Amino acid sequence: MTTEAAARFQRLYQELRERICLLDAPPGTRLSEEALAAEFGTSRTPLRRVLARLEDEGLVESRHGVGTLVTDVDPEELREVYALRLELAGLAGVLSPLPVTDETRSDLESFILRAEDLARHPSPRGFARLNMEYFAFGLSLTGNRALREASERLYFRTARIWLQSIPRMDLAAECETFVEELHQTRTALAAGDVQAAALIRRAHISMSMARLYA
Amino acid sequence: MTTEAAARFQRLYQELRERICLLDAPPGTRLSEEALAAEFGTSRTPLRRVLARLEDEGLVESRHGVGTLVTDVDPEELREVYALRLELAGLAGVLSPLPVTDETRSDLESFILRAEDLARHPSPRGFARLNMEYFAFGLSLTGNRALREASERLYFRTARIWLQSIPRMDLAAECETFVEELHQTRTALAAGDVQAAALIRRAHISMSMARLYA
DNA sequence: TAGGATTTGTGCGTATGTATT
DNA sequence: TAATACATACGCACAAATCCT
Repeated sequence: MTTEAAARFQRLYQELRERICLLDAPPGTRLSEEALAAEFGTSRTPLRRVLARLEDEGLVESRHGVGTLVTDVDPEELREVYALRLELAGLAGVLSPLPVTDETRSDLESFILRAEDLARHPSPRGFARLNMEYFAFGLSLTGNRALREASERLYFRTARIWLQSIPRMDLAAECETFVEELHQTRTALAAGDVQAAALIRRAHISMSMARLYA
Repeated sequence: MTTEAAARFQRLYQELRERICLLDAPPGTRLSEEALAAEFGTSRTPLRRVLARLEDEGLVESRHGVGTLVTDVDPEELREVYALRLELAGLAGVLSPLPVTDETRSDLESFILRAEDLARHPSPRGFARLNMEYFAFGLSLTGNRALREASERLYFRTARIWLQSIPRMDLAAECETFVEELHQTRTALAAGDVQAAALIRRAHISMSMARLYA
């Protein structure tokens, strides 16, 4: 693909992925090629390429004569993905941690401000979005691209589970826990210790998984 | 996708992936949509979907007006992929090892026979193909699908490097080492110890990487 | 059971970009 | 520099599959 087509592809891909993960398009939703093509002002062809990628990643399933449906997350799949994400999170501090810069710490500070604000006014969607952005921030601490790609793939594969489960959980407590994770991470990064930051992340993924199953 | 289209997709995808990894289509080769469509008896449309997936996986790069070219493996990328593969290999014995069955051991025995035969009559292509099949066998020992998919993706991403490097290496020694790995693995699986098998695999990936850089 | 409405899959002509002469 | 050849990207029309009446 060349720059122009690639740029549009990325736009549409990230847009649809976000809709799926933020439950704007919950499992079972039909993503109509024609409707989306009209919405984005293209023909079906470029859009089909985006849907094909989402299908390769397990986020949608296209059925001839039926439609392209957002998939549900199988409980066993969720277990497996989380188990692997846990390990990859730990590896982020080991394989090729990047040096912590002032910009890194500055980015984290703004995450902390936003998280504290969120804790004062909790909202499921606000949490989900902030968490997604913070996930991207976490990836930026690792220099190993293969690890980043694999982690990202796994994250988006099951990210929507959290928003699906939050009604059965304690939203305020989740926000508080998130703020605590950020504070702990600040301490780690202040010391330039990416490995510690990775272990903190790993611990919180583990605990988050446990709460999800409660 | 539905069964029929999906089956053809898998056929074409695996065929092209194998051509790339066995250097039937070495880096820089142009994979012409029209030529391949004619060869496989389809139109360009289904074929383009296959090429799109190969592009997503980093095996080819499509450039508007130029063609779809088999990518080269960047040395830094190789390092990163190998580093991650090493860790994932170890995880295979930890996350969800499957019970070792008689069939498992029987499969391994036939790999041993083929490897010993290969050691008597070494051939780069024969080694590469056997290694590819044995890789798939290794995946079958793990129940975690996410781990299997991630490992497979990484393996094929850089698999062609070995055939590109073998002229500068000692083919006979590589075959001998491979036979030894299989023998060690037989001992581990005889005891039903998948974790030991995974560690053996990990060790040999590590050593293989070291020889590759020599 | 049959038929029509709707959806994704396929094939092909055209637009657009690139390299070469 | 311009023109030509040829590649992928795109859009549309039609085929095939599914669902509902």
